[in-house]
Amino acid sequence: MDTSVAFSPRIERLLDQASSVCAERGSRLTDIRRLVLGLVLDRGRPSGAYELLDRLRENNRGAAPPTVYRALDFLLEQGLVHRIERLSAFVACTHALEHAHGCSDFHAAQFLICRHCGEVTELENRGISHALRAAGAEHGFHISASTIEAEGTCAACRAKPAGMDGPAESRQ
Amino acid sequence: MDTSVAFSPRIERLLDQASSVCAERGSRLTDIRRLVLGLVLDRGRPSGAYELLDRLRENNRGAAPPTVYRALDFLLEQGLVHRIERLSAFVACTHALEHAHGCSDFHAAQFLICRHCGEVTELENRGISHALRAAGAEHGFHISASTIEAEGTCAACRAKPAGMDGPAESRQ
DNA sequence: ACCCGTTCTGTTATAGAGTAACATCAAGGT
DNA sequence: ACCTTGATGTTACTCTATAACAGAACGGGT
Repeated sequence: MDTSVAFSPRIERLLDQASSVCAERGSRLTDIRRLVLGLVLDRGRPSGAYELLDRLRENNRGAAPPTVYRALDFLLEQGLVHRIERLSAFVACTHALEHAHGCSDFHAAQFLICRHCGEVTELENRGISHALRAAGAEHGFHISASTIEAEGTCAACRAKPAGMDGPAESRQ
Repeated sequence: MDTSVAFSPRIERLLDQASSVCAERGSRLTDIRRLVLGLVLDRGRPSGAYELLDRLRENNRGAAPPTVYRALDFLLEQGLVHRIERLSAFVACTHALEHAHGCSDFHAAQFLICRHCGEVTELENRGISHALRAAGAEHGFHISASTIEAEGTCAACRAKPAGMDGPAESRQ
């Protein structure tokens, strides 16, 4: 496998941080995992697994679906990426590397998905998570993971309504 | 197509109600759509599209993937079923037929998915929906649809922790 | 250095989810 | 009769995801 892939300095820095975070936890950010995380960060938008696979193959000819899915599973466990259910796609966690501690604890995020430009914004609103947790508890339900996603129009796309000029994969 | 399929009296009653609701709205609950809704109700748990297709074929030999997906799309539009994103599966809406009006307006529901027995409980907590809407608005984001799902352990399965006796498709 | 268990990766094959595109059919309206 | 609209039939595909097993690489203990 070609290990010499270079992302932008900013991303390389994030990858180094991610690597440290993993090491502290006793897990390893191997070359493949690092590369996949780099690709997700580099894209900056939701990435489909097979889209990542295609780009992965540029550096790792033998890559197959399990290669990507294993890497993604690891990154999800480490809280370094999130899966957007409504898109069957993956985004880098905005908060995992800001907070030194990572996202290993109960990290309940919310996602705002813009239909027009495809951008995804990650929120960390404790109120929403707690409200859901409380609503579950009322029914005797114990929540261990949750998915909270909203689809609509972001501020930028509302400002230029007919523009259709943003990079939109999923325009309808 | 064999139209003589009979579900339980309770389900047939629900189907008749659904049929009326559709008629009032100027849409039609055709035989196929009625059958698919019946199968979803009959199952009582999240149903995969191809699982529905298999059962659909027992009565409708020519059924193909588009047959089911078209029926499901219609039922989703009418608010008669919901899609559970975390499971890529469909459940009947608990509230659509209770309230005579159906779910055509902004119907923001939350789902509690039990990992052990596979049961899905539908909530209608306005507080959670509003909190999400408000959080979006703070970022200038206008929400038009949302997904709120929680995975964990239901009250019944917490009572019998080691039992493993419930019908669990997705036991891990 | 060696062995050994664990973890990671390679590889093949397949299951499951969803849609595109076009043909056909049925029901109502004029 | 004709035409429009909505619903279904049919074929073929793309995308998403996992099972199962083989092999390689790593890390710890002796």
